[in-house]
Amino acid sequence: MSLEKAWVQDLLSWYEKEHRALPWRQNRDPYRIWISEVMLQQTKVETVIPYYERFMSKFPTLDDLAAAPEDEVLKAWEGLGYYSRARHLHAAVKEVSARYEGRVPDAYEAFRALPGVGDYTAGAVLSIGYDVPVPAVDGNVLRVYARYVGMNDNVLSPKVQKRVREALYLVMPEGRSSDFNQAIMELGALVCKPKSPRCDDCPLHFTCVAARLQMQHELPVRTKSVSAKVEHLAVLILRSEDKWLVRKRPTRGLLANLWELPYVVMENPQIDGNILKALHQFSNQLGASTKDFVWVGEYKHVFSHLTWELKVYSSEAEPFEVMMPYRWIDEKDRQTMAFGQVFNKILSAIEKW
DNA sequence: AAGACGTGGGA
DNA sequence: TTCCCAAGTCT
Repeated sequence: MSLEKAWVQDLLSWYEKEHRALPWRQNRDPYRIWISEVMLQQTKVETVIPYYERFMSKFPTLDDLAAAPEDEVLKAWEGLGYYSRARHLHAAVKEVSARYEGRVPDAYEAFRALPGVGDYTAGAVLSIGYDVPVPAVDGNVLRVYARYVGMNDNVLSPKVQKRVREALYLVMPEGRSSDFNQAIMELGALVCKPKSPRCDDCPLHFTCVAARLQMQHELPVRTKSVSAKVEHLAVLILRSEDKWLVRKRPTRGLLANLWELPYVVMENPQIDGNILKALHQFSNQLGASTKDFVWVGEYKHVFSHLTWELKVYSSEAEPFEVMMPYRWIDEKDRQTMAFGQVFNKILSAIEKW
């Protein structure tokens, strides 16, 4: 025990003294822990308590719950929200009742595989119920961790969450994973709060990077990824002899000055008759002759990641005169293309046509 | 990976 | 009052 880091001892001592007496902390029955953890997903402790009390007196053991009809389980859940939690829990409990003789499995893989059991719930139930040495990383833990070590990575990122799990696994005190996990969560709930952290009352105050740097209000970083902007583009693919029609992009901004296939941005995600007509007219203005091939492609533009699909083609264009900044290119000019990879794919697809 | 899933509490 | 949003799992 003396081998543990001092801050782990401070944390554990704080938890022993300050933790709340909650209904699911009366004993370590893994079934009771499990129910509490599922109810606590996205739900505040004060909201959960009355539901938990009622639920446990209605379904005192795992086999009681497994034997109940789903309607009754949902009825007991009524008002708690996220009802798939209840349905998954019921299904999982029935599986445990049937396959594991009503005993909650203590093997991580087995328990994690049950419906409704994700990384957090698996860690929480197994560590709290059985002292299995596995971290339980919820929003509280991410916040405490990010502040304590001064981590400014986005904690919403699954990759970052994985790193946190791994880091915590390495510092878990032997045989104390239950108290350790609960202590961090309790600290997050009572002291290291999102809005007004009580740093003066924190057992980790003197070794906390955020406190030292007065960064507790800036951490954790939780940047929602801007929902990817999607553009649907109708692309004109015009070939005359061995040459392809391209145009020059604007001199500023994304892929400035590069050459690209001419396109129009569509209102709707699909090429319709109007777009076809416009593109056809466009190719006429560009003077495509009847022996030229005109394809219409569809780009889907997500951020700067481009996917495409070849939709239709026609070869009914009329003669024309090419105007700048349009230009016909052949094979050797391709290095100037924007979205060159996509262009190459289009060409090879058309060759195979 | 991004949105759906419920409700309650805070801005 | 209305709007915004939390931070687990599934799809």
